[in-house]
Amino acid sequence: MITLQDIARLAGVSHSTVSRALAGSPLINPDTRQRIQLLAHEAGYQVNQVARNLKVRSTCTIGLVVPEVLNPYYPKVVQLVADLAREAGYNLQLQLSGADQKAEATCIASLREQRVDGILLVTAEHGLVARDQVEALLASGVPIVLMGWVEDAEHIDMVMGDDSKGGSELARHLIGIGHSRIAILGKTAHRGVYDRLFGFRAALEEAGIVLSEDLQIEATSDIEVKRGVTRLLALPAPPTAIFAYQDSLAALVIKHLTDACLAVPQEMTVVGFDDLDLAAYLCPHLTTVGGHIESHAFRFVSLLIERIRKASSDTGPQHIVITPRLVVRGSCGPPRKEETIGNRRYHPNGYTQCAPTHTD
Amino acid sequence: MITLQDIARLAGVSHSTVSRALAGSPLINPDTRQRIQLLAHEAGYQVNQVARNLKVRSTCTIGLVVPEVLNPYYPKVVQLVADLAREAGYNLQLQLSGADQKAEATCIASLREQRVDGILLVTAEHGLVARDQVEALLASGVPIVLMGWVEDAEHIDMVMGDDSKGGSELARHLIGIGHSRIAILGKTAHRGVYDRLFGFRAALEEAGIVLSEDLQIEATSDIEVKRGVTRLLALPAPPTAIFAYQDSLAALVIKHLTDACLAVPQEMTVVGFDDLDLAAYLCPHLTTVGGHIESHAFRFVSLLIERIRKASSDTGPQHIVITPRLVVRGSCGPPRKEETIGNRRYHPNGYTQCAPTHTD
DNA sequence: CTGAAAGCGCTAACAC
DNA sequence: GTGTTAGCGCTTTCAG
Repeated sequence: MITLQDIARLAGVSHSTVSRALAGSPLINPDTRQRIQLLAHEAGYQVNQVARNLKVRSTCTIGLVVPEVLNPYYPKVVQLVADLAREAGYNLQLQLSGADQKAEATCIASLREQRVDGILLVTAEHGLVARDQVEALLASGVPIVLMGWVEDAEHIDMVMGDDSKGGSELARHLIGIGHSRIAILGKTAHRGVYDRLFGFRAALEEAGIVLSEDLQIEATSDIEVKRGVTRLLALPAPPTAIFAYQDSLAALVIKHLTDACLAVPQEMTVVGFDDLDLAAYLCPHLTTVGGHIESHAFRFVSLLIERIRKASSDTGPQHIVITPRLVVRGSCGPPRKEETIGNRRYHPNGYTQCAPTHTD
Repeated sequence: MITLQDIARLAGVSHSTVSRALAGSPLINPDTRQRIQLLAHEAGYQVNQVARNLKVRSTCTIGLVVPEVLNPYYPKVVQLVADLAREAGYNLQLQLSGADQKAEATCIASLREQRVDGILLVTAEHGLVARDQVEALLASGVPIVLMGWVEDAEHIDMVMGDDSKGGSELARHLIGIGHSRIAILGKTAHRGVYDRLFGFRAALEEAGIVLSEDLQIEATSDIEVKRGVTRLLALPAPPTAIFAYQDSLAALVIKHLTDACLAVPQEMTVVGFDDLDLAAYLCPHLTTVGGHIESHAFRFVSLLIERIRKASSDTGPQHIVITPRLVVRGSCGPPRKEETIGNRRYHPNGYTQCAPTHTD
């Protein structure tokens, strides 16, 4: 690996001159600079960033921690963050903390050892798992910003959606088109999900609708969703609508409803939350709440970079709240009238038997 | 930021003793070690990896370059690679080269400056865009392995699927269930796509089926797919099956067919390629060719790490080929008999008008 | 404008 | 066992 010294020898100057030339320093003879740059290029010289980083005490890289990248929500933020970071001249160190978040602390510790300039943490859990690590980070002056609302973290920068508001809008929409027996499905532990559910319930209550135990399904995996849907359909009074806390779950709900030969939205309304690209692929297209991931990501990295640039002038912790909007698509309609679901035959794999038929 | 020196002072020993203690060196008094480790922990000491890296001339980091992370194929490889890398004790530097791949060279150069121990490159294009960079990398002894088949790169390690074989299996399956007017849709420039198409065509030819110009649609974006599907349906003799080169495109095809009130697979068979998780979500579930992404990723990082560990003993360039398998699901069926598509009314947003109806 | 020198924080001979 | 010393490759005063 060729070093500054090497090309200094080639050029017959000192290594500090080369350093200046390559850094485009103004206090250097333009001719020398030109000559050195050419020489360095020809020799295939590449700065050793690790040496440089050690000297300048900055790595120009930001660490991004996301739980995983299989749930389509996260890739979207990874992509946006990566693009923004690159644009701002930062490299990206990606850490996947794992679904159970046990590894969150390790991720942060590792990022810290690498001396990243700042950390973006998307936590999957409602609470901050690696609290100690984050506090230590803060104490040592490394900027960190959280994505999604986190409990007891008022002193930490974060950007989040007003999920509560989104949830209540969604509920009002369903109520508006006539639903009153509405099931909810998902798992509260997940990111921001607590709030959306809170808003949803609040709106129901406001309308005098009770959410019985029967209608609350806890599910995250494909198989759990399947069981949940089956159980809902088997109820004496099945719901006319299902609210899945996340689009990815809504997709599964629709899949299992279709497999069970139920038409969405004619026989069952399904709504989600997040407005993933996925929501527009589904058939029918999913009614959901748009999280404005773009805005989130933008504020997310802007805030971090701002913190990095002027680590001194602290304006106090920022809590940026982004208002989501309701996106009405084909997956919701008025409740069906007849109460026949409970009596119908259930075809686990019956989608081929009851796919759309056209007799025009 | 607290350094080795700091805790050396605290412990009243030299900094090298501290280094040894923390590294768990055998040639140190167990008591001292214990004492120092405790002290370091209490002081919240974290090694400065950038200093360490400079000294040991290795970063324990691998660079992963993927075009983007929105197409669900890539997140899957990112996740697998990240997990494997972590397991092997490597950090991950993620670089998104962008769809147009113009940035591929920049990504590699950046990774090289960072002195990553090795690079995993998933190229989106059929050819190697950043050829010069890769050659330079190779010349300077930094291991790199390519994912997906790349032209004129016999001297570079790579792992790829036998897409040609997958393509022909797919074609034979379609032929076997009676199709002969088959359309293809996608864009050849994309990763590995050339081969799958090659195999597909070869199998058609073998069966004496001609693929007319009409039936070949070039499309990547949603809108292009829509136009393509519309054009196919408007043909005097529309196809009875559509092969989309990638599952993500197949998803769009199904969406637009459904929007156009066509039942899959009753009125149109659709098949894809990749076997993304997505394929199982779609309704109907997509027949596709499984790329064994898991195996790919495993060999991908194993090979790289092997190269990193013993950079000397080169066994010559490795080309690992993984055989895909056909996954038959609900999206394909026998060709419909009547030739009515051309005459039917086309409802651009008509999915609600013709969603499944059940009159049992 | 350019060179000499110091040192970022760490590891690894080499002494003792 | 432990301390001393010499760098890893770079930036950046400080002199000239």
